[in-house]
Amino acid sequence: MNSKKLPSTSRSLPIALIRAREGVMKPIRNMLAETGVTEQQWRVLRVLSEFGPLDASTLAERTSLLFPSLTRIIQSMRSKELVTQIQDKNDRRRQVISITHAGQKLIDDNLEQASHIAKRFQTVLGVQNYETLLDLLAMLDTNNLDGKPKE
Amino acid sequence: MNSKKLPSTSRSLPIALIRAREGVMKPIRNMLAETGVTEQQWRVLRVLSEFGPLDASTLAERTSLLFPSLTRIIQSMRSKELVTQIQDKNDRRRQVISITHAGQKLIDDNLEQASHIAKRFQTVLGVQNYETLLDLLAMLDTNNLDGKPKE
DNA sequence: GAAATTTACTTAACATATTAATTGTTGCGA
DNA sequence: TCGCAACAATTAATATGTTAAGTAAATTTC
Repeated sequence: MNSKKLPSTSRSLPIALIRAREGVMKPIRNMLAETGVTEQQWRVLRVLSEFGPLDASTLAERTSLLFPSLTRIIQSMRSKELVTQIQDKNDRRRQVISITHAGQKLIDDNLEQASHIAKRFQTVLGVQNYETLLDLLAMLDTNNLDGKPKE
Repeated sequence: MNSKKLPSTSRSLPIALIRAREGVMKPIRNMLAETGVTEQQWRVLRVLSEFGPLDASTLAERTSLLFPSLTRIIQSMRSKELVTQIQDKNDRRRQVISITHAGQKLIDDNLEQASHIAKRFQTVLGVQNYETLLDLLAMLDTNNLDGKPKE
C-alpha cells in the first residue's frame, strides 16, 4: 500500500478547519461590524470580562493571540478606550490590561445577540455533536501528538 | 435562567477552531519552513497538482483563499516560477493558472513527509473520530445557518 | 449596436499572523 | 556588584485575511 499519497484536498483537515472557521465567523463578524471592534478585539474583551485584569502574557494565551498581534491590538483598543494598560508595580516588565466601563458596556450591549449566535450552532449540529466537536478539536490543540510534547 | 450568558471562552467554538488549527498547522509549517513556501502556497500547489490548470476563481474556491489573497500569492509564486499564469483565449477576463515542473517537484519532494503528518492526525484521533470530525466541520462550512439554505 | 449590467480579476487600505530581532527588567551567581 | 542569562514586552518585516473600490472584458438590454 502506497502510504505516500496525500488525501484529496476535499478531505484535508487543515482546509476543513479553515472552512469551518469561515462559516462560524461570518455571523459573528456581521454582529461585530456595527460595534467597531474586530473579532480579535472582541475576544480580548471577552477574556478580560471573564477573568478580570490580566498581564499581557496570560491574556495572549487565553485569547490565543500571538504576542506581537496582542501588542498592536491593545494599542488600538487603548486609543478607543476599551481597555487600560498599566505597569505592574512589583515587576515593571509586566503590563496589566484591564477592561474599561466602555469595554464592558460593548460586551453587555451585544451579549444577547452573541449568545443567540452561539446557541444557533448548537442547534445546527445538535447539542451532542456540538460537544463531540469541541472535544475532538481539543484533542488537536494539545501538542502531545506522538509522545513528543512540543517543538 | 439567564439565557444571555456567553459560554466560557474555554468552550467557545471560534476559539476551539483557532487552537485546533494551530495544533494542526504547527508540524505542517515546520515541514514547509525548509521549502520556502508558505502554508497557503503549498495549498495552491496541492490543488493545482490534483486538478490540473484552473482559472483563478475555481482555484480560489478549492484552496479556500479569498480572491485578493490569491492574486498576491500567485504573483509571488510566479516570481518563484512555481506556477504560470496565462490569459484564457476565449474569455480574456480569465486567468489560467498552472503548476510548473519546479512546483510539482516541490510537492513530490515533500510528499512522504506530508502524508506522514496527515496520517498522524488520523492516528491521534482514531480513524473513526477523524471522519466524524471532518463531517462535523463540513456542517459548519455550509452557510445555511441563518435560515437561508443557500442560493 | 451602444449603454447598462455583470463577471473576473486586480488594487488599495487596514488588521492580523508569523518569525525574528530589539529593548528594558529581573534575578542570579562569580 | 558586576556580568549575564532569562524573561516580558515591543518593534520590524513579510505574508495573509478582509472589505471596499477599481478595471477590463463579456453579456444583456433596449
